[in-house]
Order: sequence, then C-alpha cells, then structure tokens
Amino acid sequence: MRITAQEEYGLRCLLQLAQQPEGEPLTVREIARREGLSAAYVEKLLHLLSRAGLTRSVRGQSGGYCLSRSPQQISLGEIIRALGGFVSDAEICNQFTGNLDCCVHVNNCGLRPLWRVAFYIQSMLDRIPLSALLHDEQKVERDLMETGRSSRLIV
Amino acid sequence: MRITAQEEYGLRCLLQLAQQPEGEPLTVREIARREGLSAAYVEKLLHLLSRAGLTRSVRGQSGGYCLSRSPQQISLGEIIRALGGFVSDAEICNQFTGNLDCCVHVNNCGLRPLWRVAFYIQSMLDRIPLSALLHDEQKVERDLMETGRSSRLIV
DNA sequence: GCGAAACCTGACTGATTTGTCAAGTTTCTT
DNA sequence: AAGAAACTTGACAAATCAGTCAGGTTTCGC
Repeated sequence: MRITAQEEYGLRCLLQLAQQPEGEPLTVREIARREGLSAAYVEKLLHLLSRAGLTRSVRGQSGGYCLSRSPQQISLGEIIRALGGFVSDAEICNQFTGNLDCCVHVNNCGLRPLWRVAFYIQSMLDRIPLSALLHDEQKVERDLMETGRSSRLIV
Repeated sequence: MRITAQEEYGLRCLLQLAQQPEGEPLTVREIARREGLSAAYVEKLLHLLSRAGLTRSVRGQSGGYCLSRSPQQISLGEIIRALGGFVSDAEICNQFTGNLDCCVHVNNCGLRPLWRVAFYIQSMLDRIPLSALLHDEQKVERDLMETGRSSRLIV
C-alpha cells in the first residue's frame, strides 16, 4: 500500500498550479524547473490530469496549464484516482490472477472487510481538498479529525 | 495508492492460518489449493511473513506454517509493512529521483501534509487486528469508527 | 505569413514488481 | 537408514510501471 511516484509528482504539479493567481496559466517548463523534474515527465502528468478534468490547458505561445476548478473544489481522492487509481470494486475479484477459473472467494470473499477499509480510506481522501495541503499541517490534522468523526462506511 | 498483489495474497494466506486451530500448522500446499495460488508463490509470501515475525514454520513431514501470535495480536499495519511496506519517513525526500541534486522541497516540503495523511492511515491500520477480518463486516466498521474517534496525529 | 513558444501524443527503454523454477535442507515415519 | 513430505533460498522470466524521446499541432507576437 504505497503512494506511487506518479501520484506524488502529479500532486506536486497540482500544488504549483494551486499557488498560481486565478486564470494565469503556468508553463510545463516552469513547473519542471521548480520541481526538478523533466519537462517531458511533467507533460505526461499534466496530460493525465487534464484527461481526468482536473486541469485545463491553454495552447499557444502564452499558454500553459491551470486548475480547472479552485483548490477548494478538488479533493485528494479525485487526484489519487486520476493519477493511478485506488482499489475499486470492479477490480477486486475479476482481476484475480490465480490458477482457479475464478476467485475462490467469489461467493464469500474473506477479504471483503479489507476492501471496506480501503473504501473508508478513499472516502476520507475525498473529503480533503487540495487547498488543505497549501496551508499549515495543523489544518490537515483538523480536517482529518473532522472526517474521522463524521464519515460512516456505506453499508 | 493501491493495495499490491503481494499484500492481498499474503493477507489471504494469513487469514487461512488465522482460521486454523491453535498449534496446528497448515501446509503451503493446502493454502495454495484453498486460495488457488501456486505453491511456489505461497511459499514466497509465507517466507516474507516469517522474516517479519508474523508466522512461524514447522519443518519436517508433519510441518507447515502457523501464526506466531494470535489474530488479535497482529495488526493490519504490521501485515502491510511486512508485505510491501508503506510510505515511511525515511524514503520521502531521500529517494527523490528528480534532476536536482536533492529534493527542492527539502526545507519547506509542500507535500509534508500528504505524508501526515499517510501516517494517519497507517496508524489507523495499526489499530485493526487481523481477527477483525474474520468476523462480519459490521465489526470492521465499528473498529474503524473507534479509530476515527480516538486516534490523533502525532506532532 | 512565419517563426517561436507552448501543448499533444504514441512509441520506446529501463527499472521494478510478480510469479516461477530448481536445487537444496530438515524432519518424520516406518 | 531410507524415503517422503515439508520448508529454504537464490536465480530467473514475464508483466507492469516510470520516465524519455521524437515528431506532431496550435497559438501568439511581430
């Protein structure tokens, strides 16, 4: 269970965009410079994020990338899903790679409670806006406490 | 941010061991049969878990594997760490693969709040015992609510 | 118009992760 | 003591992921 490189670097790019004044696009080259990444890699990440509807590109000489919504309206959950995905219902027993014809647990999956945990984590991330990462760490902590108290697992 | 194959299958093996009567080892062959995995792969997973101190092997003709502690005393967090690890403090800025000599955020890392989130998730998993996955899903839900209320991020 | 600056895209290479194989060592049963 | 059942281990092949490259298309400023 790890945060992938793609998620980390993609998020860094988004944080750069989030610090930009409204409506002023930032170039790939500039983001790459600030984050110490190659321009090609930043392009790939931003392309992924644009496909997911999180960023918007402006072509042409004075173009670049913007967030498509305000940092308050973009959640960490969305970002994680755009950049590599999370465990999801669909892939649980279908993508089973074992020897049997299908997952032996298909009728009474002993791991279903684990997926429940995963969904819980995901719903927690859905409640944390990108803007939370712009502020101090205490802010994030308060947000987490909030989700901890209020969220329920959907039965 | 995903649960890896190794984590999933390793956990399945542990769940098989957890259902075994105390002190009766289960053979690799039998676990493999029940889970529809190859014996070689199950061996590899159990070897990893033994190294982490979660399982114990009994050699010889009537041997096999047991849990080294009761399912109540083994947490999901430990299991995840044994089977592929979680993000950890040490690897955050050190393993940075960018072009710069070191992470450009080393002094004021914009992602630190994200690691805080990761640690929070990890501490939540540390509070869920393996035994919780043996019971019904409502049980897991109650456990999660408990951790949601009681845990604090360590500052 | 035309060239420079910027985004767009798919193919490709290297690294990591998955899962297998094969040749051990240990222990029990008879 | 011999053989079978079981764990041990390191090397390997296949699949997936990270990151690069090259050659596009679009737009702006002059």
